[in-house]
Order: sequence, then C-alpha cells, then structure tokens
Amino acid sequence: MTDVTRRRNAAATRQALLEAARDRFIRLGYEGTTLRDVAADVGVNLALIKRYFSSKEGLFKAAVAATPRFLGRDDGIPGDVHSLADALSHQLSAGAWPEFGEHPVLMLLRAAGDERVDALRGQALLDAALQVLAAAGHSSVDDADDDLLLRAELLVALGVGVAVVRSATGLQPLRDATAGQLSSPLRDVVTALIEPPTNAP
Amino acid sequence: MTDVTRRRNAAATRQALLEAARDRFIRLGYEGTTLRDVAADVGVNLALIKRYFSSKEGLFKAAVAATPRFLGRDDGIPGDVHSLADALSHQLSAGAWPEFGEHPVLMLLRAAGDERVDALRGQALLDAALQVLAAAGHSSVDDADDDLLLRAELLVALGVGVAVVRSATGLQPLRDATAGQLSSPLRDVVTALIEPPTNAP
DNA sequence: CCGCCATGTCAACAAATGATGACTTAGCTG
DNA sequence: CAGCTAAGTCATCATTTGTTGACATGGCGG
Repeated sequence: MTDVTRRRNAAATRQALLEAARDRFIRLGYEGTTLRDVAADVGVNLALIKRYFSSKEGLFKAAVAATPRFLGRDDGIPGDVHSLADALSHQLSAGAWPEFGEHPVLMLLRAAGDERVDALRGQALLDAALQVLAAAGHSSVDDADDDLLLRAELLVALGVGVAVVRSATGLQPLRDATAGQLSSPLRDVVTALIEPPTNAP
Repeated sequence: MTDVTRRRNAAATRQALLEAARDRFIRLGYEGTTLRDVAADVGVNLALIKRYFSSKEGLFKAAVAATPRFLGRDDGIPGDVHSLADALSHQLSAGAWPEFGEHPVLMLLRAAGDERVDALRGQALLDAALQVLAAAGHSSVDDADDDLLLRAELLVALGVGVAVVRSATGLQPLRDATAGQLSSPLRDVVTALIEPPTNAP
C-alpha cells in the first residue's frame, strides 16, 4: 500500500491493488467492495484496475487465487488429533491473520454467485475436511464412512462459524480469545468428534 | 405470496412483502436484495414498500423483528445437555426451516453495518450462548466463568458455521444431513464442550 | 348512486458504481 | 536529447437501485 518503491512500477502497483482488494473483499464481501475504494486505497486511478484485472470479477478471482485456504497455510498438515487441535487454536485465535485483518476463509464465503468461485469454495472446505480426516489417521476418502466425514465437516463448520461470529459481532470472550484459551475446549471438541469416547464395542 | 385474499388488503399485502423480503434477505443478504425484486415477488409496485416500511432499512428491520432467533423458536429452552443436543440436531438438519429456505440466523449475519442491527445480532448470539449455559445447569451469567462461556459460544459458533456452510456450499454429507445423522456427533460435541471428560481433580 | 379515502401505480430523479476510450506523462533506449 | 512505449489519469457513459411526489382506482359509507 505505502510502498515507496512504487513509482511507475507495474508489478508493485498490481500487487498493491491485489492486497487492497483482498482486504476489502474479506471485510466487506464482493458486493460491499467498490473498485473506487480499492483504487483509492492504493492511491491510483480506478481505470488501472481494468488494465490489470479486466473487471471486478477478474480482480476478485485474482484475490481468491492469492489467498490461503482454510487449513492450508504453511503450517504443514497436522499429523494427529492433538496437533490438529493446536493448529485450529492458532488459526482461530484473535490475533491470527494480521495480514488480512479477518480470517481469509471469509472471502470465499462472501463471494457472489459466480460459478467458478462456488466450486473453489466447495473444494476448499472439502479439502479442509479431508485434512481433518488425515489427522484422524484416514489417508483416503474411501477409507472413511459417511459418519466420519460428517464429523470432520462439522469440525470445519466450527472453524467457519468462529470466523464468521468474530467478524460479525463483538461476542466476548470469543472475540478476543487467544490460542491458549481456545486450546482446551478445541481439544475436547476434536477428540469428541474424531475419537468418540464410547463407541467401540 | 399467492394469497387470493389479497385484493386491496393492506395488512395482507404488507405481510406478503415482509415474507418475500425475509426470504431474500436470508438467501442473498442485505446488499444482494433489491426492492424491485421484493415488490415483483409479491406482484406489487415498488413504491408500496416505501408506504409500508418507509425505506429499505425499515423493511429490513421489520423482517429481522419477525424472524426467530437462533435457539429461540418455540421449542422451549432445553433443560439438559441431551435435549440441547437434540434441539441443535433438529435446528441444523437439512429440512428444517422450510418456511425460510435457509436458517434464519443467516439474515442477522448478512446484515449491513447498521448499528441497531449489529446490537441485535450480538444480543441474539449471546442469548443463544446463555441458553446453552442454562442447559448446562448454570442459571445466571455470573454463575459461569469465562472458560465455560467461551465453550458455550463455541457451540453457538458451530451452529452458525453449519448454517453458513450449508447455505454457501454443497458440501456433502453435511448439506443433506438429517437430524438423525447429526444427533450422534452433536451429542459428542455438546458433551465434550459443556461436560469435559477429564477436568475435575 | 356517488364521492372519499385507503390502496396501489407511474414516471422520473439522483446517487453509486462498473466499464471504457481518449488523453497524458514518465522513464528508458538509441 | 528525441521519441517511443508502458504506466497512469480523466472525463464520460450506461446501468442499477433507492427514493419520491403526482396520479389513478376500487370499494365502502352515506
């Protein structure tokens, strides 16, 4: 945004536009984001967006492509239920994602009815559920029955819900919960969902 | 909408407008809903909305006021953790809310940045969390420590997440999950959150 | 039957917003 | 330095959408 090395530097300007757009898309959704505001954030003329991204939809797709998925990041895939719970705690803690302001999954969820984005969004959530299953020791989809997949998706839904609730309300203490505070309850949930207490004969 | 008894009947027309608006607000959010579409749904002129609700914001607030809260409905407040889990299973099952199409909580979450709606939304979610606490045997807020409140809010977030994920994606098997299928996992989650397995000394 | 008033329609305005082509300027290259 | 091209600006258009005042009309009370 305030990059000094951006004097008639196309790549840097394009990048700045992308970041400004991503920030607004995450906070305000597709409809709520105006191209004029994005251009103003960067201090550049509206028409440049057309040059670099063709249209608002092009800008949105580029922003989506440049945003990490739900359980994706660089943390690597958690190998067991405990590290999965820890990864969730960190992803859902208050200070996480300082570069986005909100949880990046919100951008996907606030998208317009575009077909390609819909597919991307569904895939991202399914991927997350599969990662949960992997952490539970199931390497392939067919390895798990529908009930287990449903349980994994419920865990993903919990993550989505936390992100949504935090961004939409000031609900305390959830709003400011740290990873440390989330850790204990989330461990309980993960364990209960993926390793039910009394289910084996 | 297709009420035959609606020939120059102000009350019925007003009600039809309210229902059409509610449906669109829930599915498409505040920004995504246009007054022209709402009027067209009812088969009435756009200007009538101004007459009955003053403005789009007035229409939205009326729709919010006429929509049940999260754990509110008429089911009554669940008295223990098991009936709480069952109530959740039913509220979050695929066929629930036939009169809205989606879970009504989505209307609150997709609201514009209006101050009063923000407050309403926060209050609705807090109420839901308090109901969860009540089901856990805590009659007042002060009765519970922050950790327990956080756990209750996580359960509410799970509900919100399920509603959001279902409305935004075709994620299976969550999308079509019945109350029966949700029951077992949700019981595990509720128990784990509200009655942690190994916490007492 | 007739007029009145609630009910509803019509046409038009203004603001916001995405899209677009013509124009300008800075910085490199020869 | 001259000039060409990429980078950026400007003014404007078309569309959508909320808002609004003037107008039409149907049913009910007298």
